[in-house]
Amino acid sequence: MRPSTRLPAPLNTRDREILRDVIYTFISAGEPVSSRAVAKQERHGLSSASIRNIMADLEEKGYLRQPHTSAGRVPTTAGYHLYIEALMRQRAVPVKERRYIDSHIDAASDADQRTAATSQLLSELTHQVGVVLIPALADTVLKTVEFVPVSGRRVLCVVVSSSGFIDSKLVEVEEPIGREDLVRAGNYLTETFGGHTLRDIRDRLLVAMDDERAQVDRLLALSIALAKKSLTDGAPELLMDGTAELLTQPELADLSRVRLLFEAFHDKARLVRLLNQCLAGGGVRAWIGEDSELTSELDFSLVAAPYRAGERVMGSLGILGPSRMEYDKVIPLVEYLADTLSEALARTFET
Amino acid sequence: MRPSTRLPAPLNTRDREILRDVIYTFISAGEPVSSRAVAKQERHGLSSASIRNIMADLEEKGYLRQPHTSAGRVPTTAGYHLYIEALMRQRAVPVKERRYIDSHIDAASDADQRTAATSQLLSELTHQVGVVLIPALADTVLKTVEFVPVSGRRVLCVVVSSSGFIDSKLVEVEEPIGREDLVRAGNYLTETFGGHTLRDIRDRLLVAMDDERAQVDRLLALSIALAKKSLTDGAPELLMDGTAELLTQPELADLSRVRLLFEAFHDKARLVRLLNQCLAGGGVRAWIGEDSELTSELDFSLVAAPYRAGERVMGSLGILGPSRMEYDKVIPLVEYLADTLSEALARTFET
DNA sequence: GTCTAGCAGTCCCTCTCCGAGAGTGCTAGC
DNA sequence: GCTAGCACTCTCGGAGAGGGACTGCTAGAC
Repeated sequence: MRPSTRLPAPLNTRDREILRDVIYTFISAGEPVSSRAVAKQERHGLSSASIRNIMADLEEKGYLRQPHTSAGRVPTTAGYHLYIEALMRQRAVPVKERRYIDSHIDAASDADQRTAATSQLLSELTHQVGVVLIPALADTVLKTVEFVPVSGRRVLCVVVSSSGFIDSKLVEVEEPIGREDLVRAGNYLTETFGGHTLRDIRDRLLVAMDDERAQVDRLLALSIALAKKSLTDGAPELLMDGTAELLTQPELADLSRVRLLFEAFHDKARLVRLLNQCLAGGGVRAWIGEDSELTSELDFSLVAAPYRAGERVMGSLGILGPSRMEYDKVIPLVEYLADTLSEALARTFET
Repeated sequence: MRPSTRLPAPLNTRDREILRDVIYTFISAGEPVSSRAVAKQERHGLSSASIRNIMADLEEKGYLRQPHTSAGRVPTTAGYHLYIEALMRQRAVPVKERRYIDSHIDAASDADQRTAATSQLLSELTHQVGVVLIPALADTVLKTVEFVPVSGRRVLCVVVSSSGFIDSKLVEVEEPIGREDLVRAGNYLTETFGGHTLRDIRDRLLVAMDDERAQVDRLLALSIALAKKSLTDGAPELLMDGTAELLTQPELADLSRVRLLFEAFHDKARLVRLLNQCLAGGGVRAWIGEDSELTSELDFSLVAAPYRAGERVMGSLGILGPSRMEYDKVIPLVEYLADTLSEALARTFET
């Protein structure tokens, strides 16, 4: 979780408590934390002068820094990571929020609606940007494929993945095909290739085309031709909600930062790359400040986790906001949403 | 095109030319136009003092105003309307842009892709926000409806409208239905109701349910039940592209305006209402500044036009940006895109 | 040794002031 | 009817001063 190569300097209990207080206070208040502010909490029974000494040590060790000489302290990336890993107390998602989440995700009937709801929930509950990475259709497992004649040479191809993603596409064929042939072609493809990813299927199709039978069996040839046209893979899709929410954050007080932010969003490729990195790891992961190109420019953080459909990892989801975010709430929330979405996707075709 | 009730004061040719120059210069440069700037163009052979007199007249008549005493002049809403109606010279969409537009819209195979492309093109070519209002499914004309069994009690319902909009929805039925019954139900509905809007169909279904035959004919009852579940109407959809583009506009120099802007976008209902007003009228229409609630807060303008599929008006499309926009380019562009999209939608099922 | 009171020093932020610049309206004269 | 010239107004940006918030350091208390 902590890409920094520097070894963290050891801290005694008191130092850790002070560090936790400083970071917690900074996250709540949004302003550099002064020694006096920490002393006033009276939890440690120390004067501001003593706190000052400790804070100077913590700065030396790389966990805090000063925006300018006569200012309070602010966490560094290393500070945040230590806070997340060892100092903060996670706050479980409240029952009320959980119910809200469950009801919204259950109300959706297919995977597209579910992922859309997830992205909205992420943004709504954190007041930050919610992101959900949806796998390219090519990486989903085929459940059904169906061809429907629409008019003359137009055929509608409907692909349903086993996790509930539905994609339809109008294709144009060389000559009109009868409804029954289309149904048979759909059945053939569903039976032959159901349970495989579209990527696999594409590879197998190449083999099937060379098959001797394909030269003689009209239906087989037709099926292959249709599949070739319709099972092309798209790019992975990125849902993003709540970009407007961010404007209420005080860290975006000046316009040049807002511009930077929107440029960062425009370049979705970078965000997709980060979210892809997330697929490999197990649980929630946080990129803070300098950890990544995307987050460093703006002093932002990305907290993300992978979600599954059954055993298969599908994509990842998370939130993007200022580094100063309530990690103690946000991390459990991202975790909960990843679990809830995973379960919903696994359940899609139960009935 | 001009909702103002005030009678426009009559202007002689020279006044109109000066007004046109002032507005044109303001649109290009973005700063209040001084008498000296107009005089320097030497088109009128007048000194800045004379121009000053004329500009003072134009202000009195309500076409120009001064941001403050010692500043140049800026157009009023009335000024812009006069400019659009009578003063500016429209600049036809360049052949290169037209080719670009045609190729992008032709590349899309269904109506959703076409409207999405249109919205992107609007934003890309004007560097402002492109909007496309897509009719509620209920207002589209049914071409085909098809039911596909997916698993157990889940049935996928695919509706294709005659203009090429495709909507699919997973519905859960009480007990598993055989594939053949589903196909027959789809055929029955397509044959009975094809050519009608979904809104009509819903009304007719109510009648059909009371039909005596429905009590005996199993297939008929099944069709009606399926249709009831799947032909529910959604809300009209609003596509919006290029909100980030706007941040590059100098009129959004201060953050409070940016916030207002994003709040305005958030409240899509208002925008939908304006775009709906556009459906009735024939061609391009412009709302400027105080013309509407939406545009007045921010000193923005909306330039929009309806688009059709065949004879039927489908929705509207346009661009949203600062009142200071290049109407001479933008209006022909919106017109061209409305025509191009209309033609494409009419052509969808030609083959 | 550890902690703290007190103090000097640093830096930021805000307010005010002032001058430069741009543009206007008005007047007198061509 | 047009224009040169002038006084006036308003904005904008920079300089400078004062106040406030912290810190680091030192010397002394426990």
